[in-house]
Amino acid sequence: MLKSRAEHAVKTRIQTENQNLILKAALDVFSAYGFRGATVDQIAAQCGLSKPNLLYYYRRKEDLYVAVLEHTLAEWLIPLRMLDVKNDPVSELTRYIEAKIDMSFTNPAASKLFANEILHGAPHIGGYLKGQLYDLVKSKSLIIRQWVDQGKINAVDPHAFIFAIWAVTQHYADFSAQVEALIGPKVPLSKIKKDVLEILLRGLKKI
Amino acid sequence: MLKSRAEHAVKTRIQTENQNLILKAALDVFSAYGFRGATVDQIAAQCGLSKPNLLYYYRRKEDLYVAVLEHTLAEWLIPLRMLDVKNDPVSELTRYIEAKIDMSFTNPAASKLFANEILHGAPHIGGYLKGQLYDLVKSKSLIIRQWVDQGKINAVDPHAFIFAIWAVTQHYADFSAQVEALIGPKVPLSKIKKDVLEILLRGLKKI
DNA sequence: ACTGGTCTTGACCATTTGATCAAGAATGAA
DNA sequence: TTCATTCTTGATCAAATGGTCAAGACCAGT
Repeated sequence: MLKSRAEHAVKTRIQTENQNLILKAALDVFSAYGFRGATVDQIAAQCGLSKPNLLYYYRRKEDLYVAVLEHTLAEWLIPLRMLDVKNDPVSELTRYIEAKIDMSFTNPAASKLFANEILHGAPHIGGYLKGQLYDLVKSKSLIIRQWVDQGKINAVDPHAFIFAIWAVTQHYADFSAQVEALIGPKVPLSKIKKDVLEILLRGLKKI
Repeated sequence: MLKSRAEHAVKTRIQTENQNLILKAALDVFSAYGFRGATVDQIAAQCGLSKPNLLYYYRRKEDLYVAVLEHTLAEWLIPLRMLDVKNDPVSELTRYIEAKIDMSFTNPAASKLFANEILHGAPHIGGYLKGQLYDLVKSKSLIIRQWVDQGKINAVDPHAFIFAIWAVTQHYADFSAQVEALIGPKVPLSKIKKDVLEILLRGLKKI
């Protein structure tokens, strides 16, 4: 079964359709209940497939989980990758922070999925953290350091600042239950962007 | 069984001892694996009791979970409660932020327990969020607003700022796996405090 | 229409796990 | 010591759940 993929690396129409269905449903369910809390039945039901049928595409629950993680990881880092040392620091960081806030509101499930995974010690993406992500963050830290050295922004520890950006922006996705309990669900995105940008960037701008 | 508690509200020596054992073990296990991921066997093993014996003190897994949550909630908010409008804003906020960072490093399990609970929609403490916590945050927001109105700090949205403090400080506990993968485990607490304080407070200080 | 491969599923299995219970051991007040 | 209460546990249960399998349905190229 699925031989063709190994042999000619060809996906049938049905494979593509169903795998997309499954990945989407799995993201929802895994992000809402965590790896252990999610059940294969639940995911199968959510995308209208039978459990054995789902397990025909992903033989083990863990395979599906890893597939969802990897499928979501790439796009999650696009905005950080775009951070460019040649441009103006404040507008670059503004763009990055706004992009992160947008992502938290458009795809909170992705944020929650990672949050859950890392919260539990990143058992499935530990290698990715120490590899790909480490390199990316290292290079982007260098950019921030250069901006500081060039006197374009006030001194700041690059890693601490990146963590702060992640923490604050993803807070609105990961802890939406708390945020909504405290300020209600109808605070406009534009206001949140403005407030977060002020808090994170005002201290960096040169007088 | 446990009649005396209902009748004269008296705990025996053994009850106090074992309940403390259980709560401590349960905090560790629940925070590491989440409610669903933790097993009663695991908690029982961790505190050296048999499973039926543990269930003698907390009849259902969920009872134990709620007990752990409530037991940890109170102390978690003490530093915020102490925020006092009569003192200097910067030193008050410095004290609060430092206290939160200290807590994240002394008791990361507590932070992770809440993070996990809220991440999954706060099914067990939703009422607490909309009640106790809502009132507390409302009153403390007012304090920050007063400081702004009195011209003691630059303008900031109080709720957004409180969220930022929570997000950044708890990030070091909740996402320690990621933090350690990116900056290593041996960054001194004092440096982290200094960096976080700069990022969060520099923008608030009047020139 | 034929046919080889792909897709689907009902039935089923083994394990995990939350919870129960009866019976016995330990405790501590009188 | 006595004895009612409290504490402990081995054995066991029922439900949930990840995963298997054989048999059949469906699909697409010829």
